Amino acid sequence: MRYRRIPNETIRRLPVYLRGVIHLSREGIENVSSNELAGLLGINPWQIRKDFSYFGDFGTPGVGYDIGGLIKQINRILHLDIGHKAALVGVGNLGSALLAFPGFRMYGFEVAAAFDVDKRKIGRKKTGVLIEDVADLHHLDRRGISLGIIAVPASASQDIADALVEAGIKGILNFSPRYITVPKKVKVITIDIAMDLARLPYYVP
Amino acid sequence: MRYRRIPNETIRRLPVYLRGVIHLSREGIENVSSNELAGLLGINPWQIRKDFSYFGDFGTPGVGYDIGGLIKQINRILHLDIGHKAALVGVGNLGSALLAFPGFRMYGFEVAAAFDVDKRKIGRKKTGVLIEDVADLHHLDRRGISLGIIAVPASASQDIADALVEAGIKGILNFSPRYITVPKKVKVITIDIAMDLARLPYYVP
DNA sequence: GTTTGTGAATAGTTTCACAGCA
DNA sequence: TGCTGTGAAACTATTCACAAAC
Repeated sequence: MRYRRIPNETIRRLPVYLRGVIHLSREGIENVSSNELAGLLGINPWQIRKDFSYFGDFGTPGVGYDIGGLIKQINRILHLDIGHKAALVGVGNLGSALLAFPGFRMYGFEVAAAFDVDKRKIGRKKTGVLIEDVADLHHLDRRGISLGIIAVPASASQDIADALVEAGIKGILNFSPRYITVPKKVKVITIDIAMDLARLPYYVP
Repeated sequence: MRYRRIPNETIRRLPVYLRGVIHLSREGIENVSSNELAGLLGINPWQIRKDFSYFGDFGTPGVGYDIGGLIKQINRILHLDIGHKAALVGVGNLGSALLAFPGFRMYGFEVAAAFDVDKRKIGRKKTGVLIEDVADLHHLDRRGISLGIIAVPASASQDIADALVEAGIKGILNFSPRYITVPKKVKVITIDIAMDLARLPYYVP
């Protein structure tokens, strides 16, 4: 199944696989079968094999997948093999938690800048990152920052998105509960925490 | 299209619709067409009409959808018309942010209890909620709590999930970056913040 | 014997086009 | 005329079964 379009859903699962094999790698394991990985991640083994098959020969029949190779390959596919710098906008409760969040490093991310409107916060440091005035949010591309993280109230999110795009950002992780409009070249992924909780009661009658 | 199975994807979009119409309702608007709602939410108008059509006659041809009715109907479908109490486990950076998070209320949720292992935190209050010892996490059902929110390190998440199930919880919102195993009757929704960021670079070459 | 890789079958979802109602 | 509701078509994704590789 070489040379075929890669399903969006496969891309969505790649970070899950990456997380799983990094975990195994840290435990000193060097090889894993689709069955073992399936048990670890809660995904069907044939789904895993199908997903991996889109990218060429990952595994060895009768043996399984080489974990080191898997980590390298998935990192390359997702463009995580080069480090990415992100700018956080909004250092409230959620923003502060994101600054301290250890999980970004696993995928090679660094929150390299933080912005807020609150004059009392500006100039101070939080988790080693200087908080800058949101009015000075310009030319992030010149600072090597290509991603933006929005953690401001919904009413301000579109303005912040505009500023981030203007500053040369390529992708946005949006935590505000509002749809934001950006040019087509910019990719937005929205995480609305309350919304995910909201569909839980539907499944638990 | 009455009496048909409701697609999972439709359920996933219902909270988005709810958020949108609540927003319109607060602005005093009483009626909306699928086209207007589409523009507000970044979803195709025919997708919206199709989704609503699964639940019976929501709208009026030539006029649009009644916003008050929409709010009531979606709340009923998602079982949000009765309030839900949730227990938060793990009052670290992320957990603290979730305790202060204003977005839960929109969908009728209340974080009614919080648990941690840290003796220094136990007994203190945070955002009005008393922090209890995680060793005392029992019989949450007797306290009217039906949902659990896991915000602990990955290494502890399975134990916490087991304890929550044992305590009678029906659904879990899992913020830890690890797959957790629960009985089939319990629904788990996992939000892995870093994982969502991890697929952003793929789309922005 | 074990496990991958993949075409084919099945299932699920989105898009379209337009009949029918206000 | 404007907008909903929906069957049918198109598209996308998952599951299966098994040949080929180790």
